[in-house]
Amino acid sequence: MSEPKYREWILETIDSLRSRKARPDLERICRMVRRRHGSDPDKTRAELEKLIQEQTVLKVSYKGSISYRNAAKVQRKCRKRAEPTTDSSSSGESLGEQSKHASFNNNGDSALSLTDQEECEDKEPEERGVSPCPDPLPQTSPSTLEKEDKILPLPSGNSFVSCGATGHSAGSVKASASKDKRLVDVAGGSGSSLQRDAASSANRRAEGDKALGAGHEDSEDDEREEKTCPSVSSAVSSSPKLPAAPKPKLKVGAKGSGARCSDSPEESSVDLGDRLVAAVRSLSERHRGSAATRGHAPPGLKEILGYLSTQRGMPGEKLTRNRVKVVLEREIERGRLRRTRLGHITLPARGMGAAKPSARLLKSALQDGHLAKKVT
DNA sequence: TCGTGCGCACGTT
DNA sequence: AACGTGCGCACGA
Repeated sequence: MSEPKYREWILETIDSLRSRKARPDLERICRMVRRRHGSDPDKTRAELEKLIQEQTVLKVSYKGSISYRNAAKVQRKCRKRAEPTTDSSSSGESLGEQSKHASFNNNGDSALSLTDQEECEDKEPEERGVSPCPDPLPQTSPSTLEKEDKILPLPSGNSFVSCGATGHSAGSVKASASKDKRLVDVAGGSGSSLQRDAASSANRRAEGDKALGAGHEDSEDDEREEKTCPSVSSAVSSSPKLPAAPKPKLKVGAKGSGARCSDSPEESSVDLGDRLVAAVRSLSERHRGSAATRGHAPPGLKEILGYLSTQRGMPGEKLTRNRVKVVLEREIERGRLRRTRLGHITLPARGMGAAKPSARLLKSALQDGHLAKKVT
């Protein structure tokens, strides 16, 4: 049960950030809620998780980072906005309506995909097809299913998704923007479907809800988690559809990796991949070195970008954020890099190397692949 | 230092 | 072409 008060604050904050053209990520949300309402960030985070589970808030991975969306506002894929619910300003109350129509899809978002934190990794979902999760949500809409399958086609902007909400596993959403359009997947356990209704249900759930959320709140902390949602992964990974993806990334070899795509354009990417890894390594060491900074967070995309730009890469090469992201995702997928829950990039733990990517990675790989293609 | 506003590039539909 | 998203930068407090 998320507290109505928090729900309102959080949704309001998300809307505010969006209107400011700032990414509604955990950090900003917590900060803004704290500033505006004095709420404790941990509490905010916990409430956010609940909202995610309730699907009042969607957790998505967009352009390589985690973003949170107001479920009530997402969706309407139709461009024509029939009308912006003006009112609802932010609160989520209006969810009902909106949701009902659409399901959220990605609004145009290019990205909605599920996200997750790191948990999935270990889990290795194998079962993909089956979701271990019991699927609390009963509601599944028929339609959803169909689309689900399609999900994989990949979301565009997003890089990857994973499940679990921070901490609790369940709640993330994936909306893939795939071409199909709407597909949001909620991890919440539903293994599959639910998303669509989610919104609607969300409303109702909002208050009483909990049905799903019940999962547990576990540790709030996220980090650890283990549990994650297999379901999600299942969606993704399992999907039979993935075009080529499933292949393990064996290729990781350093440059050799380029092999992935024969297209020439990729070449630069490949090389960029190496530079990227080197950049992360360098930045990581730098951080580490500097004062034992344990506190210092691992480098983020921004930092890496900055580093790369100072390193001068291929002549004439244009280092756009997007391009770096794509390559970054690819390296993550290959296991040469690892993304932390907060979206920072680090080197993989020694033990695990590139070798095994984890479901999440796989997924990202998929997407990545698509992205890569597109990119060029 | 932090919160905002917003131009602009990108990706999707 | 219309949109949604969010980075990066400028500004004000």
